Amino acid sequence: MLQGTLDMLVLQILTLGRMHGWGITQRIEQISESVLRVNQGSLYPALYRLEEAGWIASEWDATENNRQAKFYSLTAKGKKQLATERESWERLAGAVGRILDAEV
Amino acid sequence: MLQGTLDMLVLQILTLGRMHGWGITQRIEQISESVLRVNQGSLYPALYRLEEAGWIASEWDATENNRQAKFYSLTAKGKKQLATERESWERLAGAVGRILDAEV
DNA sequence: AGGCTTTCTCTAGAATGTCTAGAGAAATGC
DNA sequence: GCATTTCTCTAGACATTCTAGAGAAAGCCT
Repeated sequence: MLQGTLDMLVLQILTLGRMHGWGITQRIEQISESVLRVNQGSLYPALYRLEEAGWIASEWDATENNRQAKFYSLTAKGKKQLATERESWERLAGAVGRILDAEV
Repeated sequence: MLQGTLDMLVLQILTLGRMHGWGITQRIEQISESVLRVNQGSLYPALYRLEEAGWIASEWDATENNRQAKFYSLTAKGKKQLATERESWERLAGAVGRILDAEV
């Protein structure tokens, strides 16, 4: 995992709709074609952090499999934060790309 | 800074030629158009780490400004490592990009 | 009924890498 | 003689991720 990107990825995934933690990891793994795998010891602290910051909100509900799970959704603040983090990612990833393209 | 990319950036910069630590930070800042700034408290531990791993080698020499500095250069092992890290970066950055493009 | 697998949440502690905030030293210019 | 520039280096704090677990409830199988 690229350190520092997990928060952004979670926020982005939640633009696809309300989702519980386990579902978020599934989605990230699926869309990234198994390149990105979030282990639970990283996910839950991240979710806690994001909720603490007011970027996501949670509520317990039943899943399709009839189990209780905490469903997360993006808040308005979270959307703004996502925009900020996307911009920052573009800037940084772009700069890294320029370095990698650097030639003598 | 994107955590985990510093080693790769340093290795890549050294493909441009032998350089001392301070010069490396200058180059990174210059090529990235000031987007990437390496502070010294990150750089020197990184250089130590890279030399420890055998990816770079160092020797003291005089600079253009007539000062003593430690000049670093890429080793053969370092070139291989750089190739590995570049691949990994492409994979990861690509996957992050796919997530960011994900739509409902 | 009992046991197994799947789905789901959660936590403590270690490991890693970066940042903050310094110190220090030598060369040059004023 | 003093300030600035160039350059190296370190200790300790900090944030995030990883390792390595525990736990619980639903559904399936025998």
